Amino acid sequence: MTRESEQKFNCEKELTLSLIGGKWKMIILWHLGKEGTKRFGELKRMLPNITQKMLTKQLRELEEDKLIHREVYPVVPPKVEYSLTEHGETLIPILESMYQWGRKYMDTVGKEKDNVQYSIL
Amino acid sequence: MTRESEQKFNCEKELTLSLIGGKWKMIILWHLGKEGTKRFGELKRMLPNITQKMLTKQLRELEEDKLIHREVYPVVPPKVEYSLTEHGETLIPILESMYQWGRKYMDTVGKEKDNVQYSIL
DNA sequence: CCGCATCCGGGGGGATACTG
DNA sequence: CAGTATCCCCCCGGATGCGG
Repeated sequence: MTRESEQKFNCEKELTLSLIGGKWKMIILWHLGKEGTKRFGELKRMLPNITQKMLTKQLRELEEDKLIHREVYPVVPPKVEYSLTEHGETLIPILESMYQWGRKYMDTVGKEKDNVQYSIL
Repeated sequence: MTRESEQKFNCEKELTLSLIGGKWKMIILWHLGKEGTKRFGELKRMLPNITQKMLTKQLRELEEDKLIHREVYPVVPPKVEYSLTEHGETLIPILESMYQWGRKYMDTVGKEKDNVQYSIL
């Protein structure tokens, strides 16, 4: 996997970006941060447009990067719960900042630019 | 251009991410934030591994998104200066947070993971 | 000095179907 | 319920060569 090893960054913030840069990673972290532990199916229902494959992939990468914890219960039917690690928790304030900044940006710059429509689903 | 219009986001933080997510955008903003106005050639020298094409592309996108200002002087040889806009300035604290977080992450998690080598150039 | 044009590859991400 | 397994597309980003 190219995510492993061999990573070259110009700066530590690029390392940070690489961990949250996946298409669905920020929202996943966000939900786990705001609402606590969630099962796989719950997350899937919260992210209506995600495929199972992508959800699995993003979760596995977040787990590998120690940002979330994966708890498997050996029962039938399967039950798997996801929650933030302490490292994941420390990321929430940054996501919060990005959220606030994005809102502000939409209000101001968004209206200055022509033919640009930002849609929040 | 697909960056134009038709953008769909699940959340405002994804909008933010889309603006700084380019491979070189954060370092460019960082340098302009810390050291003020820079010429094209100066930026290129600061980012040793970037190609002219990429530098131009990233700068144009940042300009289009109103994060940086591009000032062209009609002289020979050409002279072009780049600087942060007010919107760009407001992004610096977030980059600072990401920098600090990345440092911390390397110190702690980095050592827990096997076969992972983060290189800061 | 600053930029554009062209060609090209690699991987992130999507759709769909199948399984313990 | 919570995943694999395939197939495929798009576009970011790199290399190289011209041009005003």
